[in-house]
Amino acid sequence: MPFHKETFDRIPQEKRDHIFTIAVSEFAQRGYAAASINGIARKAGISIGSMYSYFDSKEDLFLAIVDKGYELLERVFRELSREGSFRQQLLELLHTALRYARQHPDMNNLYLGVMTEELAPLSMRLSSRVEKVSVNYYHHMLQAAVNRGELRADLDIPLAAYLMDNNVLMLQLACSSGYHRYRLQHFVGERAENLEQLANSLCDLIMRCLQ
Amino acid sequence: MPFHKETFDRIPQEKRDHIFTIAVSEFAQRGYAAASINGIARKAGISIGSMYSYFDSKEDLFLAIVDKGYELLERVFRELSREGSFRQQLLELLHTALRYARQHPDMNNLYLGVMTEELAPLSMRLSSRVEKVSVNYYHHMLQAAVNRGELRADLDIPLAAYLMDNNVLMLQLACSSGYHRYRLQHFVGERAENLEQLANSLCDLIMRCLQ
Amino acid sequence: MPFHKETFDRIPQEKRDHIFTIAVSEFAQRGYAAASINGIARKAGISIGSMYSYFDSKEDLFLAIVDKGYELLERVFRELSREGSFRQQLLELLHTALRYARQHPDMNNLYLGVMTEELAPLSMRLSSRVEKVSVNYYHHMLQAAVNRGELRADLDIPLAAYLMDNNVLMLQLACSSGYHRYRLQHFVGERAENLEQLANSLCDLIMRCLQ
Amino acid sequence: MPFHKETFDRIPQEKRDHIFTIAVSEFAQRGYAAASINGIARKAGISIGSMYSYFDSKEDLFLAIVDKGYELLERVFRELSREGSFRQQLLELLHTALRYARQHPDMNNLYLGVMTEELAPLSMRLSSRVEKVSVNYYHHMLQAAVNRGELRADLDIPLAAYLMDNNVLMLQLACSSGYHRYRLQHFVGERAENLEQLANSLCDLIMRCLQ
DNA sequence: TATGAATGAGCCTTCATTCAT
DNA sequence: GATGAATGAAGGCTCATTCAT
Repeated sequence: MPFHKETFDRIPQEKRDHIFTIAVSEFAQRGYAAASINGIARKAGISIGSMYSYFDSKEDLFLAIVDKGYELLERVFRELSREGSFRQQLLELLHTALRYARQHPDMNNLYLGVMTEELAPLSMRLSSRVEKVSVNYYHHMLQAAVNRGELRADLDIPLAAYLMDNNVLMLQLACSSGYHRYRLQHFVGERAENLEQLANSLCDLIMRCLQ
Repeated sequence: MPFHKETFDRIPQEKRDHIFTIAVSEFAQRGYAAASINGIARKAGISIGSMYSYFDSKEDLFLAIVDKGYELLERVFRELSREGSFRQQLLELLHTALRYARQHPDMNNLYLGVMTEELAPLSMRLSSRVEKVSVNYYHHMLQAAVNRGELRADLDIPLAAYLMDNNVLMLQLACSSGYHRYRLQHFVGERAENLEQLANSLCDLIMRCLQ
Repeated sequence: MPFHKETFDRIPQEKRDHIFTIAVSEFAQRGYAAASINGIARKAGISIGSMYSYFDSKEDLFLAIVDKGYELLERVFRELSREGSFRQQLLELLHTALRYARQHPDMNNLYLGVMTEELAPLSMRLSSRVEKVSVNYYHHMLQAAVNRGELRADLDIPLAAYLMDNNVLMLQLACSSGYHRYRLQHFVGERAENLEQLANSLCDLIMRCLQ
Repeated sequence: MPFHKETFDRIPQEKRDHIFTIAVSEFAQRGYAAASINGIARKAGISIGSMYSYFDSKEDLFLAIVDKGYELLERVFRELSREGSFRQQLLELLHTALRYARQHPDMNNLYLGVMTEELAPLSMRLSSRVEKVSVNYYHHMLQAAVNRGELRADLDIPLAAYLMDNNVLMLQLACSSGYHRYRLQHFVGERAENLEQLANSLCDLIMRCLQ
């Protein structure tokens, strides 16, 4: 079930983290195909042989780190507050997304690769943990707000969730990805330099759809 | 200025299109790094040498097809109606995006690769033609609607344009990309099977932000 | 017998010379293997097809230009004065060699390639015209000087000729070849900057062996 | 500083020598451009991958073997006797050169390539170790002989060294290189078959310049 | 368990040569 | 005769993976 071998569980946490950090950076910056296991091993200061004693293949190493990223993302979602007004929750979500992207830019960019058709065969080996968690989060958050009368009763909740996530995702990517930052600039000019402020405005705009 | 060599201009249109089709398909499905010029040449039924007499390098071939895709997208944008109510225009935009994605699924998926950090160095060689055209299109469309009183006067036009494009883009990608279709399904379930209908609902939702 | 095809005889002298000049330059600077016929054709402003209508192969083109160089060298030898003292003749030889090397540096460097084992199979297709002419020249010059009593009677003429040619050749190469210039500098320092003066000194030194 | 990778240091001396021998032979016989790493690896009985784990590139492999040749040549120079009459020393030099050329004909021919303009860019990465050693050797040998009164006091030592080396070099090359043997034959006929004897005569001739 | 040398398929690219127009 | 598109063998080099130590 896990993508790493048992040997990997037996090495110090610190070493595990180091390997992951290097691997995330390589995969995120070079892409799956162009990243090299040998290069990751070298940069991580371990031998190729060890690498293959931790992971069966390049594919597994990749899936292991994506999975680890999913775990992290899940935790982030779970730690989001379930209280306060809907607007407050949405604001928290947006700012948390930005904070996550700033703290883990490589991990964030890794998803750009996962979204690619190239990695579709790999993605199929991943559980849809994050999607389930996030969709759930959105649905509950919206439903609760409707119930509280904060949002209109006839709101198309699934679609609203989708719209919200689309915009959160794009803002988050603008933090770490050259292309998405560039795209955002084309739309909002120098306002792209202050993503937190932009998040506030985006919150206002999104709220309108929902009320 | 163009990414192909003059020789490429001199071969029959049909052959050019054939090569492009094959190349788009390979790059879209395998990604830039994993796609191989030799494979493209073989599948296109031409020799490697010919390939290199049309394009200086793998990089140029890639840029040539992305550029061609941009050209197509630009034309699509330019052919969009500038008349009718804002809602009608937004609906047309969404349905046109879906039609484009259905007609050119590989080309559409190619952009997933372009958005990647891996290809940032390549993207820099591309002009931002599409971004400029699309941003312009959105801004004018929104401003005109505000002027006509269809949208509220205090609308944050740049951000609204960004939000609109985000959602159009994601819907469009759900058409062609395995991952994005899958993601959409998580949000809206079986409604993902009728994207046209979903586009209508999305239009309604988006309209609300703006009015 | 000639290394070019009849077609080559039928084009204007000027064009022939142009092709030769470009080819000599390419072969001299890149070496036989690394020089490319396509590149030569392009730089010469003629089509590859024409190139192959003038010469059967890369090998023949190379041999044709080397042969042309031999012809030139032969003419140079034949134009050398047969009169004056031996010292005068040797001086003239040295200075003529320098003049030739300065006027045709690429052609001069071409011989560095011909001397190589790599081109031994090609060299075998060349007549030993130059060797014959030059050896003859040296022998006669020396014999005549011995007969005139300018050089000692027991001189080992063949070996003296060899010694003379060795040194003329090396000085000549120091004119055009980076390596040989550099080697000369190691021996004589900044005197390498005035090869004509050096030739005079070399003449004095050589004379001593012979008298 | 060295042109090989550390991995190369760790394999058995025997294997290292074998690889060098094959590589020297290929480069000497085909020339730098035409020699192929794949071919060398195949003939040496090792994989291409191994070759590239020993040397970073074709260029480095070439430089490594040339450098090794320089090292050998340096040792040869250093082992030459500093005693005996000048004539004896010159004789020893000539015969040592012949012995070296007979023992390492491919290595000897390698220098024909190094002298070429084609390899000028590569040569620049080589130190001028040999040149320095040999020039030093000649200068000291000559100066000492002048001091001892064996050679005339007004001898142009640098130029004399150059003249000596020119002739030693050409004789040495006549041992291993087809072209230079052939050239020598043109000058001295069948005497070219006994290079040792010719060396003796050449010694006599050279001595004359210097006394 | 850790190491890293070894392997070889496969990639991008070049270029001598051919041949239809 | 001139052109230049087409060909494909071959070369330099990379890298996922294996395995002996």
